[in-house]
Amino acid sequence: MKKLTLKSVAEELGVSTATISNAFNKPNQLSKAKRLEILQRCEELGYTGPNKAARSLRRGKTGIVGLVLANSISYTVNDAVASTFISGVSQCLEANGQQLLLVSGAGDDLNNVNDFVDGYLCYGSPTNTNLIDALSKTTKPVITVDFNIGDYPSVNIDNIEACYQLVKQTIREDDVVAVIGLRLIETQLTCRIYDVPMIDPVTSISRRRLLGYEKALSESGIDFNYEQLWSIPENIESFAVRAAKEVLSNQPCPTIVYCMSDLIAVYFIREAMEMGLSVPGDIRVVGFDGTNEGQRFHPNLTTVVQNSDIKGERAAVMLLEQSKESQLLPFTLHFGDSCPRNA
Amino acid sequence: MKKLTLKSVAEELGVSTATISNAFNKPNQLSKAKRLEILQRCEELGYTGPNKAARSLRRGKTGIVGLVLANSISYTVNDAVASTFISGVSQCLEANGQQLLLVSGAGDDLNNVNDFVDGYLCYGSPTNTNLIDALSKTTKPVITVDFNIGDYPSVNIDNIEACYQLVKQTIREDDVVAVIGLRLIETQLTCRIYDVPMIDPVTSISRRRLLGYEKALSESGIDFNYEQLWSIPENIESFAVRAAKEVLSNQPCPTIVYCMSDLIAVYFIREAMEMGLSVPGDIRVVGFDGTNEGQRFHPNLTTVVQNSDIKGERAAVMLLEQSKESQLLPFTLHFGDSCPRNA
DNA sequence: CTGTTAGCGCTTTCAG
DNA sequence: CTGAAAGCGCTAACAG
Repeated sequence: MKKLTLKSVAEELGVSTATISNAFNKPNQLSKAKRLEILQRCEELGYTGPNKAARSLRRGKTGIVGLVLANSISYTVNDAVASTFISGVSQCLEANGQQLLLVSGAGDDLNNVNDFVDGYLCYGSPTNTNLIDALSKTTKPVITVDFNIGDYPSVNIDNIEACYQLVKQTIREDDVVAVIGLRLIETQLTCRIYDVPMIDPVTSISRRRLLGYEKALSESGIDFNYEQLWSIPENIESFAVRAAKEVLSNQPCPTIVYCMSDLIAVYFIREAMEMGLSVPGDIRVVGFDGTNEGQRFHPNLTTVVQNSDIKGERAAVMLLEQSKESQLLPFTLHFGDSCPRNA
Repeated sequence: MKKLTLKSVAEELGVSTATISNAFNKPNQLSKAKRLEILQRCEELGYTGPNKAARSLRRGKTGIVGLVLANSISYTVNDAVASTFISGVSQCLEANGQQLLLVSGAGDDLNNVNDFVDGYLCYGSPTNTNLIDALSKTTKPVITVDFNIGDYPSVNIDNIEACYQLVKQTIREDDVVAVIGLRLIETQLTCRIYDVPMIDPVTSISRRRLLGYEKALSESGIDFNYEQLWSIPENIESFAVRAAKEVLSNQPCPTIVYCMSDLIAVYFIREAMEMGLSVPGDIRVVGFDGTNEGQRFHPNLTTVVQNSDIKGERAAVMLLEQSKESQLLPFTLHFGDSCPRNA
């Protein structure tokens, strides 16, 4: 069987290539009868339409959106919050016939993807900062989420305000506070943060969350210093458990712990319970994200619900509509059994 | 600034286009000195190398792998097992400089992706059966996972054997059994399965699991019939909870429940506990998959650990190596607190 | 409404 | 080792 191309099919049917092209792409450029006949015969031949790769070379559009992640793909898809975000993105893209290409945030550059995508969504600051550079230089449209690059439009929630309110509504006068942060500094270690400089709040969502906690704590007259602050590099079991153990073995033991993710909170509670502590009786635990698992968990988590799916959908819509306006999305606080709300 | 193409850059540097192309693609076609000089000057100009889309048109390779999912992308990325699979796939692809394009299993055809990918991984039978058709017709290589299409090589675990062993090692003589299946029939309902025909075992992983349960139950002299069999259409909370409630309100109440996913098991336990039943005291619960959450959960689950990440990696390797040999991967049984192992 | 032609940006002969 | 030229498969512009 001969290779099926626009040209070969045109020959076969005895019409010009443009006519076939129009039959598929511009219905009103030829008679309905002729068009249907052509489509009919193409189907018989097994020709499913113009080659999309060739078309994209000519048109300059591929119908593919690149989603640049903060971390590797393998890490990201296992993160509940990121998955929910991807979910929202894909819903919008599927509805608009666009394809989704996942791009690792650990890669060196965008060379292998840049010519295949119409634009980028960038979810969180890529661990390989070369990518930030590459994204600032690309001629394709870019929407950032949870952080900013230059003047590209972005989607965010107000992390400072969320954390501020969270503390305000949960803190008690005599609390001993601990905070477990996520990627507050550039390291692969689970540790407290003493003298090293933290990542800039513009880039770091965690840093903004910390600012929110601190503001509320200081307003509430609580003494909080960096002896009570831990940071883990990735939102996974091993790091979370290690941090939990450190926090729980610290003297004086905290009475309330603010975790920068629900997953951290879940592991913290598990560790606390294994030590015979009761939650919220002995120690109250607060999460962040509003994941499904946090609500399935027992006790279910007090947390910030940030609707990552809507975030994803918004970002995708912005990209497709070429919107230039950044968006600040609402969040809600959920008070579960892991930490009651103040009266 | 002029548009940067191979041609324009060649003009600028006063050499032929082939030379630039060779500098990037075929180092030994020109002197090292010249090559370095060219690359150097290209970098100054901001030319990052030949356009990949154009190259792919010429070469017939894009460096993109299409991962066709069983369901929509938005559903799939939120499923722990599928995410782990994707994780394994992406690890292999990242290591080999290949890109990952996610393809919904709910789409009508592959027309919008086929010309952009070098081959397909297909994870589970797509809900839109048109895709099975499209996959059987494509000229690109295809690897299927957890099911089969024609003679394409596939990756599987032995679901029948896994479930057989699981039952053998957990069942007791006087047990009343219930099974909660996942997509045993083509419907959007949570229901028992009476007269309707179930999906073919070749296509349906769940069907094979059921065969394994049944074999062991009958060997153990347990009376099991389809009054004790439920099926839910998707692995999500709403369906799982509904099935759990139905099972728990059934008379006689089962003493052991085999769930075809860990997620179903987790929700089942939650419902059971809310009704004041103890697990495993009043009712034993068995999952399937070996998800992290199942192990974080309290009581942690007795389940089949199927190492989805390795599955993904294997499948990706097979695609890249153009292997024609199907693989059957090992599984392990994990006995947690939700259902003890027989003595 | 239909056909011809140039060219999207590149790689690959093949001749020098 | 270098350069000229063909062509991957398509679409847009324009002529008829």
